[in-house]
This record gives sequence, C-alpha cells and structure tokens, in this order.
Amino acid sequence: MPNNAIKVTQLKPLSRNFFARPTVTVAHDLLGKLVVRIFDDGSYAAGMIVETEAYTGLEDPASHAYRGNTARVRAMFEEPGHAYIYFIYGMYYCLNAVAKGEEQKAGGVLIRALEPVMGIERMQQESSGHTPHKLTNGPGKLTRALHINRTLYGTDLTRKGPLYICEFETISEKNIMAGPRVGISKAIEHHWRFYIKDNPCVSR
DNA sequence: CACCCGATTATCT
DNA sequence: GATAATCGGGTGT
Repeated sequence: MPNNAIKVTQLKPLSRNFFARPTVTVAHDLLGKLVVRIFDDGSYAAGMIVETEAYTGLEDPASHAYRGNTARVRAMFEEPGHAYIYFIYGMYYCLNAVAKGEEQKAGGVLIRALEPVMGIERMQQESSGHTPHKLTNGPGKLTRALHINRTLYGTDLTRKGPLYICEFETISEKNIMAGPRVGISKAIEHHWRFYIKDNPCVSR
C-alpha cells in the first residue's frame, strides 16, 4: 500500500505502557513509529522515526535532568508518554518523548530524525528550500518542519491531539544500529543513539 | 570531505 | 556571564 493511501485516522497511538519502560529500551523501540502532527487548521503531516537517543536522567551526566528537577525539565520527571521540548542554541526546538521505567525518576528519548510519510508539502511550507529527505534529518530540523515549539510542551503523545506517536512499521533487528550520542562530551561510553541502517534521513 | 565558525536566546551559575 | 542534546555556510585539502 503506498504511503499516500494511509489515513491518519486509522493509526493507533502508542500506549502509556510503551513509554513506562527503561529509556534505552524505548529509544530502541521507537524506531519505525510514526510522529503525527495535526495543525490548528486541520491539515497534518507525519514522519517515521529513523533516529533516536536515550537520556536516562539523574544517573546520566549528558541528560538535562542530571542536576535534578527544574522548570525547564519538569516533564522528564512526570508521567511517561508526554513531550519534553527544549529550546537550544537560541533558535532550535528539540522533541523528546518522556520514557522511564519504574525505578527511574526521569528520562527522555530525543527524536533525532524522521522519514517524511505524509504532508510533505505542508512541511515544506515551514522549511522552504529543502528536498523531502532533508526536511526532517536532524532534531532541530524536524521540529521546524512540523512546527513544534514551546506551546506543545507536555503534550500527551499517547492521545490523538496536535502531536502524538503511532504504531507504524516494524524494523528488523538487523537494520537497527547503535552508537555514541551526538553533540555531547560526557558519558560517551554509552551507545544510546539508535538509527535505521542506510536510511537517508538519518542525521549523519 | 574535513574541519571551523557564527547565529541567537532561555536557562542556570 | 557562560553555556548549549544544532544547523548551514565557508574555507582548505
């Protein structure tokens, strides 16, 4: 079935339990899921997750939550399955899904790249001058293409609304790669970045 | 292709 | 006052 025949209304959001597991497990399992963005005017766009990173909270020196709960990181200490969105380098937003096991106080999965699936023209309205596979091949680029900003902080990603994540494709284990996280200098020994092998939308 | 750097601002020290 | 889970454009090899 071609992608343009998929109806967004038929897609099933992930369950709360999906996110209520260890952050690293959720980061791995989010590959192949679909991020759906419904705009205020009723138009929509969506992309398949092809790259993620796990940030495990209080025990992870690279995590924004490492130094404890603050107004900025509040969402990462609250219920799994909600959006933790942060503003960085004075101009980019990045999207995380709050994910943590019972033992964890905080944790989030950074969505680093998507493969556009629906609403590519709508994404190009937000990010002009990009070929489709370059619209969402980075954490700051996918939020621009999907018009994700502070107003969506804390959004429940398990319920149909302006932003949610659905079941979509199952990725074969042999096509899932792991490596060190990008853009950090601490805890580089952890291979908590996951991506789909040979996918052109992976950020690097 | 490999580095290098500037943009621009919320957040925390 | 320094920093930052980025990006895109520039220069040199």
